[in-house]
Amino acid sequence: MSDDKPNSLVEIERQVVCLFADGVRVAGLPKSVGEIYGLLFVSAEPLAMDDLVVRLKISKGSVSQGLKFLRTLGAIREVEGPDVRRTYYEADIELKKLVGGFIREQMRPHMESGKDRLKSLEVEVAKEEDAAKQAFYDERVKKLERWLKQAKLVLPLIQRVLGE
Amino acid sequence: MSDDKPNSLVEIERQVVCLFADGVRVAGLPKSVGEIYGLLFVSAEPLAMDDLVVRLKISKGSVSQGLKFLRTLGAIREVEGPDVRRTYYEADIELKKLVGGFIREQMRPHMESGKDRLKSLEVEVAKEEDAAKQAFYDERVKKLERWLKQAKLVLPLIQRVLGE
DNA sequence: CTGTCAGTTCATTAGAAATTGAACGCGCGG
DNA sequence: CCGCGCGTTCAATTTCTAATGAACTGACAG
Repeated sequence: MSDDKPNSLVEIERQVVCLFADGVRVAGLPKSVGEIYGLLFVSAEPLAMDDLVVRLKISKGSVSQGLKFLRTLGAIREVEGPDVRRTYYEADIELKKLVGGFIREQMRPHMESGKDRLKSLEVEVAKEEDAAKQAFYDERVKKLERWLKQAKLVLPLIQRVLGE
Repeated sequence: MSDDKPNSLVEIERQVVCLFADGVRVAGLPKSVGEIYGLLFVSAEPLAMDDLVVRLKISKGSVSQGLKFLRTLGAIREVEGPDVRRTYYEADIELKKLVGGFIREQMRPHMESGKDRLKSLEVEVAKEEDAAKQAFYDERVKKLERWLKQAKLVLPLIQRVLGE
């Protein structure tokens, strides 16, 4: 069992971790989250927090927060492991799960608040005295509402396509 | 012409600018880019760089860079304006144009580089000596390749739906 | 040719976001 | 009841990105 868990990454692991670290940045997430998911993704055996701390060389705090986030997304699963006192994790490798979680946790909330802000905008537009300006503003706000509708239409569609 | 161009924002403008400033952050873009697009979006008349600098109170440099970015996305249009020596801009308010530009300029490049990195991963997997490990790694790399395919499938679909 | 003005570039600075690490809570075994 | 070890939290710190502003380019008018 000497090299069962080397406390640094082998080349394949390094590359995958790096791939995910870069990947998540597109979605505006911290590198550490990508690294954690990446290592879980290439690991055949489930890993505990301590494994991640040691092998990725990032702090306990970051790993704890990263795991919390990945759990809320549904991107990882808690599983049993050799040491009963620890919590082990493995990656859920269904793309739809990841994307679905991201949409649910990160995008929906923004869209909900967007709806409220549009309401507030409508109120503001109603106050406009100059009729020409009001017409213009009104048109633009309507456009924004249409955008929001389209977004609401697209998101479930994405999930359906990924669902196969 | 006293209030034709007040050099600070009226409430409606303030709200829309703020809405876009927050909105673009979801896509990982700088606030200034959102502010610029937002102000162009609520302005009935085209604006020149100087208008944006004064009314948004951000530096000439930021505005110049922001406009450059929005131009490459195809989110704004150069148009004629009162002063022939200046370049005026107006917002292109087609959602598909924005999303399309974003996909083309920001997402495609990442996916292309991702393809190369997967190639490199395959090479690395081929070197693995332990047959069981190799099989596992191979499976995971295949999974990543499937993800990439699905992404390639989804992006054009989004554009089609927004195209109406 | 010269001065002016619109716009760009880029080194520096300011500010935001991620990471750290020490303190804490909790559950369990002795 | 105490001590130990896993996991969480959060203030302090570091890191990194975006904004600034001075220097520059290029077009044009006189």
